[in-house]
Amino acid sequence: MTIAPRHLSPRATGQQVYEDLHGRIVRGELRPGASLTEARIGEAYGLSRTPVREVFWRLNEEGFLRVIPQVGTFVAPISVPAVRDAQFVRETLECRAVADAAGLATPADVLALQRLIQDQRSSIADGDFANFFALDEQMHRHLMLIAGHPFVWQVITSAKAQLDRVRFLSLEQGTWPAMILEQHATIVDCIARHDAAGAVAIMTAHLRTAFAAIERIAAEHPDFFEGSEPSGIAAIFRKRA
Amino acid sequence: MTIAPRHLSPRATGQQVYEDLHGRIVRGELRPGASLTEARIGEAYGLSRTPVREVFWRLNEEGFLRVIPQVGTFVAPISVPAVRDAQFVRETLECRAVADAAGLATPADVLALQRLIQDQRSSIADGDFANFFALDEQMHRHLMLIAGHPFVWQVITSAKAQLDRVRFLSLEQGTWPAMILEQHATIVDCIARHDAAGAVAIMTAHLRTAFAAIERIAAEHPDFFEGSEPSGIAAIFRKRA
DNA sequence: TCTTGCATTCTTGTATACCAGGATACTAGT
DNA sequence: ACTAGTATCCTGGTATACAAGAATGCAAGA
Repeated sequence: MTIAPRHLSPRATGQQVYEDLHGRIVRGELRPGASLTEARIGEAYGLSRTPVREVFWRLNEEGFLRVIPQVGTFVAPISVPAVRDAQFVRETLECRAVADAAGLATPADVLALQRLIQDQRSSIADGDFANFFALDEQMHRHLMLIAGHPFVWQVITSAKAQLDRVRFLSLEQGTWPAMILEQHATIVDCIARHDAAGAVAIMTAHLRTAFAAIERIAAEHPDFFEGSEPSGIAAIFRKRA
Repeated sequence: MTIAPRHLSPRATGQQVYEDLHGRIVRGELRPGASLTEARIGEAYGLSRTPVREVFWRLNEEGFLRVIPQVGTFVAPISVPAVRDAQFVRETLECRAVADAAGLATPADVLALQRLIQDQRSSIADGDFANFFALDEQMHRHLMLIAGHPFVWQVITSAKAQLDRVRFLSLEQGTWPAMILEQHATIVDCIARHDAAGAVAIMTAHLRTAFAAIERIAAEHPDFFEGSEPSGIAAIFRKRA
């Protein structure tokens, strides 16, 4: 692999490793139970163990890895209760925020939101889904900004990570963008006419679209979820008993 | 200083350093702008830089430290907007949770809560405030459990850390416990008769007691807060410009 | 006296060497 | 054939050595 010409800036290299591993876990390329060792990953990226170690530790705290001292580091399974609670966090915070935003939004804010909607429409028309998802994120963050709580976004981000892992398993992203755009536009309309209740209703539905199918997804991909996996770290814990 | 006989369990030593530094920052013993170096702290605790480094990184991510590469590590000032948003997070999540709990609580749950209230009353009577605050935390966590969202508590915990830092500056903890206990009891009463709206109202007031005085506290302790500190890391950034 | 340049020193970032403990595979004994 | 014991390997945990950059102090010149 070997990235990092280095010299860019300290800790930038580790950041890149983090983003790469994080993405591979969320996208399911690294399956739960997969074993990662500091030495191997470090070798793959042309780094020593030290910076890789910090990345592992960060992913461990976020619930993506399980570091077992003297044994190994493994990709963590998805915990359904944890995902459920992440949904609770995101839905609760974003819904109250959008209600506040509906009350606080200035004409300039509404204009900015409408511009974001336009950009999203263009992205879909161009088939540039990566950009669309970036704009999606940007819009939700902007709503939090209008509500006057910019720092809350990082809480949402950590919750979202768990949800994205499930969302990716549903694979149905092909047809979703249009619906998401529709919901975004409706939310902005509600905000424009200061309809807090309407905005909350749409936001709730919006945030639940990806979450709704979790039971079905868990049934279809049992090896990704916690509880009686056939292989992976479950085997380790089983042998411990 | 020198703790850690080691051999207890891996990473336990670092955990102790974390808790100690965290406590000293929250309690204000380490003032914003104070300089910490990995080597000095490591020496003080009888550890090498490696485990201390991970502690620094963690405190940095939580907003308690500012690590500036090749320069040093400093205790971060309190950011009023960050505290405000932490309050938003805690209040929003706990209020919805307590409403859910009011609907979901079984007689056994109510009994457990009432027992917690009794324990809190005993602690105050004994003057054991440390135990009281532990029971306070336990009660809030238990409410989240009744609401069916155990994992949300760790989100609250990180938000609470920022709030505790402000709360400590208010110093008025001597007369508070009685009031807090009163509020706790009222919340449990609301839950017992499934009065969600009432529980939310009391919980909101309860959570805002510590937060209410933030403006005054910021005015009384300007050196603890972000924005035009007379000394500390502000001086560094000033020189950069 | 003030400014400018340099060298020293201190910081974190990174790499590497060593330690302790658990998992595994092999071997000896039954 | 199977079980128990043991030796080895592999893991993360820790300590330490080295590198790169920034701040500071001093000295030399104007």
